[in-house]
Amino acid sequence: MSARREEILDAGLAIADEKGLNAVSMRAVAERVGVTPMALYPHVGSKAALLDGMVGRLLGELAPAVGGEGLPWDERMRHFAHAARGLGRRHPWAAALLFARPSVTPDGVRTVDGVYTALLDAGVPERHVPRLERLLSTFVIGYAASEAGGRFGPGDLDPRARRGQLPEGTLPAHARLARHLDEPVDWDAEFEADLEDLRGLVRALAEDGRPKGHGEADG
Amino acid sequence: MSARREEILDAGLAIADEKGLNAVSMRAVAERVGVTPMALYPHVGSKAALLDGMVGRLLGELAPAVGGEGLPWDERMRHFAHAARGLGRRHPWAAALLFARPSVTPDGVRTVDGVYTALLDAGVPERHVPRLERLLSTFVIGYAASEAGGRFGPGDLDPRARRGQLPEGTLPAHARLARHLDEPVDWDAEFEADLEDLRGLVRALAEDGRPKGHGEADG
DNA sequence: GCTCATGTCTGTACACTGTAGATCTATACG
DNA sequence: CGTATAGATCTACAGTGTACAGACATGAGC
Repeated sequence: MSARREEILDAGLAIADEKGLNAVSMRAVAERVGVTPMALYPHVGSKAALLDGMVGRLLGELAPAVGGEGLPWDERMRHFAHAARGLGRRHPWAAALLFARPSVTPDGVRTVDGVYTALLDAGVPERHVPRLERLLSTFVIGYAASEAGGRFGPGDLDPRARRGQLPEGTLPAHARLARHLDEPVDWDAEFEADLEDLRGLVRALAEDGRPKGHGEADG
Repeated sequence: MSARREEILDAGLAIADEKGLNAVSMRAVAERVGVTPMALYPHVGSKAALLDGMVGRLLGELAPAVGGEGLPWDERMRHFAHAARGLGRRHPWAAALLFARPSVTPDGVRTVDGVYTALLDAGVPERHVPRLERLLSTFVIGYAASEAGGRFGPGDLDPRARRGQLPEGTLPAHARLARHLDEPVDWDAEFEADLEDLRGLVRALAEDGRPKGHGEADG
């Protein structure tokens, strides 16, 4: 609506990208817009609403990714997943916020509709579709949040030292997997492999829907 | 180590459970311990470190859940998942924090070791085990975070109103699924169904490892 | 006994935070 | 002209994390 509001959201996004989410204060945003802090309130309501608005903007970027009418369902799903992860990488502060509110904005529901469509095209029974969409986006957002937040990061200890904290023999599986655990992880490849596994999960659910033989999709 | 430190973590946990994570300020914790805020610093280092310590405590609760030597691998996995979700319900503030740091504490690695063991017992090839553990816990933590944070909550609009925001026909999949979308969701059942699907995912990966026929596990 | 180091705690202070409330200003409409 | 309205402002409050300097008790070595 108001141009001022858009300007404020822009400023908030810019600050978050440059200096992190903690640097997004009403004062900092106001200064960037060239205005006093209290002048923001008629436009965004509160700080929480400002953050919501910023997330809404990002979801807008995501919506086009699930389009692509011509592509098969699994390609569309992949595009969506990669778009979401890329978004988390470009805006590391955003991933955490996505868990905090339902994606209720127009852009959010549009994106969800794209995922629903992909799953329906895959042949997933209708009653499983909303659940499966939540499963998939929970994982994708979680992956992005883990990368952005540091859960997938190295931590303060390398893997060997981590195991050393506990007495010998308490971590049998770690010992058996040591070879794989000491290798650095290729997170792009891991994400791709995860998506492949999830594709299998979707396929299995689709098969369940048509008990015998191959039915064709729509009419 | 120090008893004071434990006392401080207890106070932080108590405040977080009673009044939310935002109520956990150095001043509030200090008051509860009966001390001035600055007295906390020699024990916990900083506020961030205090929160880390609190999360570490919770992971301790989680470790026993993946034990149970006699149970089959999928039962152990279910126990772990339910324990994690339960933890997120009892301490809604914690879920968000879990994405922020690698689970590097002794309790954390012990829990992970339990999951590794379950996956190995399932017959998952060794090189897939660490990745699969991350996939599963990303989903489980994400589910807990979504419940706790409000992503799965109703939001400000009911489903029908949400669809009404956009012009007719822009949400074809929503229209087709309207019947299922308007029903309230049973989150316990949803979680259970998700776990069942993920069990299938693990099984598929295990089958991949033994190309033909059934090999028996190990000796 | 003494001194000295160490670890814990206190009080004060600084630079921030979100936002309530009252007030000013510029524009638009009659 | 007067007046309504929306936007911006200034001031103020109660809260935040924590840097810094100093106080106190404890125990070790002489």
